[in-house]
Amino acid sequence: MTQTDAKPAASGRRESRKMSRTHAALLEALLPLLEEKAFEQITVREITARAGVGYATFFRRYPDKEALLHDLAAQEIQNLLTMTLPIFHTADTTASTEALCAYVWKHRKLWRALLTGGAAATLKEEYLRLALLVAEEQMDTDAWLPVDLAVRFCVTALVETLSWWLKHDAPPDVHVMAGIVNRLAVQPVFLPAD
Amino acid sequence: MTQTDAKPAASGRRESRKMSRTHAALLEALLPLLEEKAFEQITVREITARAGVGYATFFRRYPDKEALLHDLAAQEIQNLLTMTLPIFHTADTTASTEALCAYVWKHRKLWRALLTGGAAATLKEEYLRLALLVAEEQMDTDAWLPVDLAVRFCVTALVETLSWWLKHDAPPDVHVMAGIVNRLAVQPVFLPAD
Amino acid sequence: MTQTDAKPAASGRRESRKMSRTHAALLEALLPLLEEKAFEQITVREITARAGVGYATFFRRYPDKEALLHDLAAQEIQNLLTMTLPIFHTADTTASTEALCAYVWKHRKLWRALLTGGAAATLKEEYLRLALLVAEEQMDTDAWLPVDLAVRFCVTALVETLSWWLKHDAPPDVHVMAGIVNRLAVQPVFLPAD
Amino acid sequence: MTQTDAKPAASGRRESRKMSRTHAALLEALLPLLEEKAFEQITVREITARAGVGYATFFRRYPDKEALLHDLAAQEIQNLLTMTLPIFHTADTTASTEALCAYVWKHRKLWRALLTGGAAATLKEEYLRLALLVAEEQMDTDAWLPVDLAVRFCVTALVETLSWWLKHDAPPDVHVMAGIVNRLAVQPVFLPAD
DNA sequence: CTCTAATCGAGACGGTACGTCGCGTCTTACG
DNA sequence: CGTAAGACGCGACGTACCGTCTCGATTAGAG
Repeated sequence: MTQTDAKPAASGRRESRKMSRTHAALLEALLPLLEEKAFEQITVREITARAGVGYATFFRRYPDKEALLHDLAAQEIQNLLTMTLPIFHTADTTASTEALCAYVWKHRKLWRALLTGGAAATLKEEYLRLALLVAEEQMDTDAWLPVDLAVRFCVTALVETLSWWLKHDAPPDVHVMAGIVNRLAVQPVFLPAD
Repeated sequence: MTQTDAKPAASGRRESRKMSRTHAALLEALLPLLEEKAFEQITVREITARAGVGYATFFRRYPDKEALLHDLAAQEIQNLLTMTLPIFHTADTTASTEALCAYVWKHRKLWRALLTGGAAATLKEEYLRLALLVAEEQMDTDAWLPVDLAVRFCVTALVETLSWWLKHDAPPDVHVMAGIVNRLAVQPVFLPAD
Repeated sequence: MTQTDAKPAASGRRESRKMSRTHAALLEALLPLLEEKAFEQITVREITARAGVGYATFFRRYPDKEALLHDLAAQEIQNLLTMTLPIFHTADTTASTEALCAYVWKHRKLWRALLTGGAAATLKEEYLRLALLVAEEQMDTDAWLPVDLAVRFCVTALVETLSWWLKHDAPPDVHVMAGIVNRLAVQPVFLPAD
Repeated sequence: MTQTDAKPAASGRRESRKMSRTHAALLEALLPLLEEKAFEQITVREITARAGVGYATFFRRYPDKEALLHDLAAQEIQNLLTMTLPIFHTADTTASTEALCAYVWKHRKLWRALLTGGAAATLKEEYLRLALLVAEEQMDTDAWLPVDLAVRFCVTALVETLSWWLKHDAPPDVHVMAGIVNRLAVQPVFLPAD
């Protein structure tokens, strides 16, 4: 899942203790920065400085600034996705939606950073990628709504709704929000054809 | 609407012929570039070269690359918005949605560039800004769905749906698409409270 | 002498009243600026703004910023040179030197600007040019000291000494200074060969 | 003396091999350019191109084009000054002056560039700075000639005379030139008060 | 006293160099 | 001998100024 597993494996080397420390430090350094400013405004130097890591070291772990964000996004999305999936397997979408909202609310500091800091695009992209993988085999392809558009709509609506929620000064509580999410992002794709 | 009307008026000077030529050239130079690559990859030098305009001249007109895009977006959005507005004033949303889709389809080359080239975010932002202005005075604030979220949802869903459409290899025809847009982006906000 | 006489004559037109006003305004605008900062730091826009003259108008009179300075220098040098020349025609160099110093002291505000503001190089160059013209026909070419070097030395020493004088916080009076100038800049070239 | 010693010492880091190579390359690239054109006409890009060094790297080392010239001047002046100083410590100024001229003649290619390329002003300034430091403690302050003016005169006359020499098509030989320098630049300041 | 043409102010423009910034590579010193 | 520190090449940015240009508004001189 994470870059960590892939890269050093290719170079034929297990992740040493020092390496994983660096790895973790970089991921953890990114989050507080995302709360301060947009991802594009963050420089690699800032990340490495805050992580207490050499500048060049960054590029030994990740080819890019984007790769780090992608790595961060992938981790968190995986968690969220396991909350989202049951929505489509149960008749009662309400319960699932509520679980999803509760989870996001619980980690709202993290998700606020991810959804409101310029990381949103990357995160949504990762979400989409994974959601499409699951959806392709599980959904009806003859419906009035093409599968890929359905997924794209759900994800977009979900991300938008949640980011509105987390940005809001006086956010509605989890239950109310789950109702809204259900009506806006989930129900529309389940409407009958006519 | 455009920078042309606003800026020189403020400085108390009419836009000369030369100025508006430059102005138009910059706007028109951006479009073909947006079809080739993402907005962030486009350099100011490319824009000015293609516009047949001096590099420094760009910054006399716009403080930023972003400002040019914003200007371009503002123009086109205004046109689209006049198509979108009637949706909310008529009982028959279908007809309005169809008109909207027809319009986009007619200018699909332009809109493809705007919606799929990295300009999408700016364009959506401008759309939102204008839509919020109109919505605040016209919509019911006591509904189950807060006005700003409703607008944000509609705009997002609309942009996402349309960009899917224009990206698609074998796009559905206008009528079908209008139906989808109606169900996904318009109807959900009009659902009764319970 | 001045650009004024030359340029418009070439275009076959007398200098109109308006033109000479502009001309004078530019020259007079340069001086206070030279007191504030080095000539290279002064922009054409500053000069024209202070002269109350259009930017482009500057280039209708002078091809260059340098040409204006050259013009200013030429005027003032001509005056100074008529004071300097007698030095070499009389046995008593002291009296002439004293007259020279007195003249400079009288216009010290002007000369301070010319000699300490970055205009010094141009002014010296102009001085040299004119001095060489006079010297070539009047001096002995068989002396131990080549004529052009002699002139160059005199001018340089004179300019340097005077500029030291005018920069100085507690400048010596005219009489003392004339003595110094005489010893440093004048006498050395009149030393016998052995 | 050079930037090399000062800057990195301040940041607590020795100058690496790469750094000093860059440093030397820049200094050596400037010289041939100074022979071709005036310093002001030389662009930083030309310097870096000829030095085989990245454009931005220049500014990592020097804040300015001027700073590089200053650095170059400081190095060479130090050498020359050690030749010039003995003049004032010996009764026989002739011998010292001759040594000075011989030294300059030996490195005439370098000095021609420094004295005739627009670098002269900077070089003279550096010369003055160092000469004043030495002079203040060694010369008689009660003389008819203020110390600072004496130094300024000597340096100016020396620079002017030497630059005339090196520019000259058929330059006098070292011995003759030393005589001239002695009479023009050195003896005048040693004249008795009356 | 009016009409016409030169000249002016204003300032946009193409161009060139500047100095800054950030990325991703590459070297070097140190543990 | 491998890892952290950071210098470097690259290239885009936005700024400043130059000298040219276009364009009304002004004004001077001929009729």
